[in-house]
Amino acid sequence: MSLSSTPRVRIAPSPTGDPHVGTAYIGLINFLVARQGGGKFVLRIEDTDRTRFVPTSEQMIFDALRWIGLSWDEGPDVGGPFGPYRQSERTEIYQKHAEILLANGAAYRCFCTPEELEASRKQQIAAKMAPRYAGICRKLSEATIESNLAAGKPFVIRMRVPWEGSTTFRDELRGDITFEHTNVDDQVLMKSDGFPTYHLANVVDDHLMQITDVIRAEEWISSTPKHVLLYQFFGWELPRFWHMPLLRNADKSKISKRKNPVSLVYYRQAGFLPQTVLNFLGLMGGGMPADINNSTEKFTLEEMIQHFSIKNIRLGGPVFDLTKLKWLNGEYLRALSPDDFYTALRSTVLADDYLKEIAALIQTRIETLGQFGDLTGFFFADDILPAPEVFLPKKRTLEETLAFVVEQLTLLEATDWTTAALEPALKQLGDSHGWLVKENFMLLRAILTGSTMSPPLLESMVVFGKARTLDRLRRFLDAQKKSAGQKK
RNA sequence: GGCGCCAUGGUGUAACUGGUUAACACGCCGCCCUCUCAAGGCGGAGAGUUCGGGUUCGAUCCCCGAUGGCGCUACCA
Repeated sequence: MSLSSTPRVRIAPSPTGDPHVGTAYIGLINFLVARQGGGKFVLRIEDTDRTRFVPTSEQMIFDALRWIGLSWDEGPDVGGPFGPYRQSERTEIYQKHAEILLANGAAYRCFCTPEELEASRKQQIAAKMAPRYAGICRKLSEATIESNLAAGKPFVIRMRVPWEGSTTFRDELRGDITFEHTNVDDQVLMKSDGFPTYHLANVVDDHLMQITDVIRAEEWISSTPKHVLLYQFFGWELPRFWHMPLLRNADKSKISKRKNPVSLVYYRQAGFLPQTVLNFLGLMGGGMPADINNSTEKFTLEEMIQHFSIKNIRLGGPVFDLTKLKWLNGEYLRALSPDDFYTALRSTVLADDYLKEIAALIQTRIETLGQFGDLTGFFFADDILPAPEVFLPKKRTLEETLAFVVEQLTLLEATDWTTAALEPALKQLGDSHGWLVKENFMLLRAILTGSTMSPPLLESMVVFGKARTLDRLRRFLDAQKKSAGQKK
């Protein structure tokens, strides 16, 4: 493999939930680099964490990336010469490579239990030391290892980071970055369940898949020395590293679902056009030349391929500003022909499937068809903000109510979006907090629909969708926070 | 706490790899258009480039330090 050859780049999302805007952002940059260099864009699914695995997630990721217009040359669903592209199907490969490391002493088996590790970590923190693996299993005798193995003791495989020295690597956007080895932990490479961690899988796959440029988010900088060390252990050539700035919430923290809609499903369902999202992402961090960026700020994927330059990326973390996103979307919407605009409506917020599901909810509650809008308005609205008279239960204070909404939100985020899952979860939450089912459900109803009368709550939530429902709750809380701030 | 990264109006970006009254867009304010609201047009407020040193004839741009923000610090990615 030669790094001067045409680029092979990849994105490697984890199927742990909804497709993330951050994935789309990094995907876009990788896509552009691949297209510009006449190279290949690879999609690899990093499903090595079975505790966070969400079965429906992978398909949602495919759909979302295709929706915004990014397509990949190689991936689990389209195949390619370096498959499989799903890490869970490559476990023997990682196993084999872990053994190579074991054999040449670059890695070792660690029999420490999670409890022991936790205790050691606490101790180190108390002693104001940087928490890192204490190294107990670093030099177990061959005999001890054999007997532990024979006894069937579970173990992980850790990389042996040299005690001394440092590792320097080049970040193509920042220059050389150095980490002292005293600050690099003996990272776990293989978990006790036989799956690799990101660090091992990522390095092995990037090498085997002949990735030339690793373009990923900035949060990976601190673990890059581990990756570089692994490449050296294997005697492999390093790819180039490009660390992109992290998308931010309005308060500049790393973008998160708690503070911002982060699911591409949300953006689709809320009625953003794919070209808007793509264009907006292209604005993040710059990269487009001044004459284009400065004059219109509006450009297509094709124009990005034409003019974008990854070397011009700004390193400050850009705030993902919904206000500007909406403006941009408005621009695209207005530019549509009346026919296309109508088609856009009919394929999203007025889609047949959606209308059908809604119709089913109100048929028993309707007297004339003309009342349809009265009964279902909240399904088609974006800004629903009930007044306290509507959402506040009679015997509750504003404070305890809002605190309970936070609990509801946290619960809902973690609950499967079916009535069968939602009902017991919500009821249990209410029970444990001393909230009557009536109060509990009415509160949610008010926030979701803006009214105390509505089609059945749970069914409505399911039809409205998880992403949009959660967004409505978050916006409600934000609005309440703001109005509380104004009163002070 | 330790380590690392970053730093231009409220937000996103621009300013030929040192020379500009620091530009554009979003947002905000006002005016025009108009049956309303948008859209559209016109205009305005808002940063002397986080701060302090240095290099230079000259720093947004180069160097050092401080401060601040962010990230990482898992058998998560």
